[in-house]
Amino acid sequence: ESKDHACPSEQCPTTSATQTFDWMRVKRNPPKTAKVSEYGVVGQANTIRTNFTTKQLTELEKEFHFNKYLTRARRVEIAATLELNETQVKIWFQNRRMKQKKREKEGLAPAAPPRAAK
Amino acid sequence: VMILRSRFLDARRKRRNFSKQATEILNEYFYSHLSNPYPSEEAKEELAKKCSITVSQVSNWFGNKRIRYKKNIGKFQEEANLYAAKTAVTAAHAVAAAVQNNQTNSP
DNA sequence: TGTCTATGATTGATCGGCGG
DNA sequence: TCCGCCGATCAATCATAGAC
Repeated sequence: ESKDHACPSEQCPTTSATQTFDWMRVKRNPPKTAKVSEYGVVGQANTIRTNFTTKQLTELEKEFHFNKYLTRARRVEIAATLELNETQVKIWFQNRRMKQKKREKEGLAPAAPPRAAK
Repeated sequence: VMILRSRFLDARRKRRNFSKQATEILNEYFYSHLSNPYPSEEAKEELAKKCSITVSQVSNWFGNKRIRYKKNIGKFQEEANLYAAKTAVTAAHAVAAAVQNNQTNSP
């Protein structure tokens, strides 16, 4: 549970607990969504978040209702159809499943405390 | 722009700010665990109950808080000191203090 | 009433761990 | 050793509530 760490030496009476802990330095690597156009590498330093179109999202959503999980073949097919990477399709399904799970949990608990007695 | 914000009817539209006391509770936890502001699932559930919000909302709050805090530490300096003073001691500090006492006062 | 800022929610993508 | 999934998180952005 509580596994605190990194506490070099604290002796700042004036500036209290305002140090720079490790979590504040965490930096995620930029997306490697290298878009590979027909011709070789159009190495676009895609360091930006892809914005799926409504059409793509609609198709993905439709597919999700059909199957919560994708087969390799289906993934390739969908990626080609929607012009996305297989990875993007894979990740989309993963996130979609998590979203589904979250919704199911949210819509069945915060309702009302059954046996709360008094 | 014409890219009709398709989900222009996201659920995020009608947003509700948390109650003053809920924010108070969340901030107290955040600043008293500034060295590692990552509440466990159990801790989140407890916070959610105390704040009368969902666990997901607690997660969102901490996620936003951590990102925004490290993005501009200076902007939160005042708030940090406020809660640091308001909060007695963290478990970590308590342990550290205990260790310190043990070393100075041989039992 | 019209900005500008604070803040809750959403989401494509990353990180670390696990199992096959 | 590689791959997919899970759970948690990051980070950027959306849209609104609140401050002024």
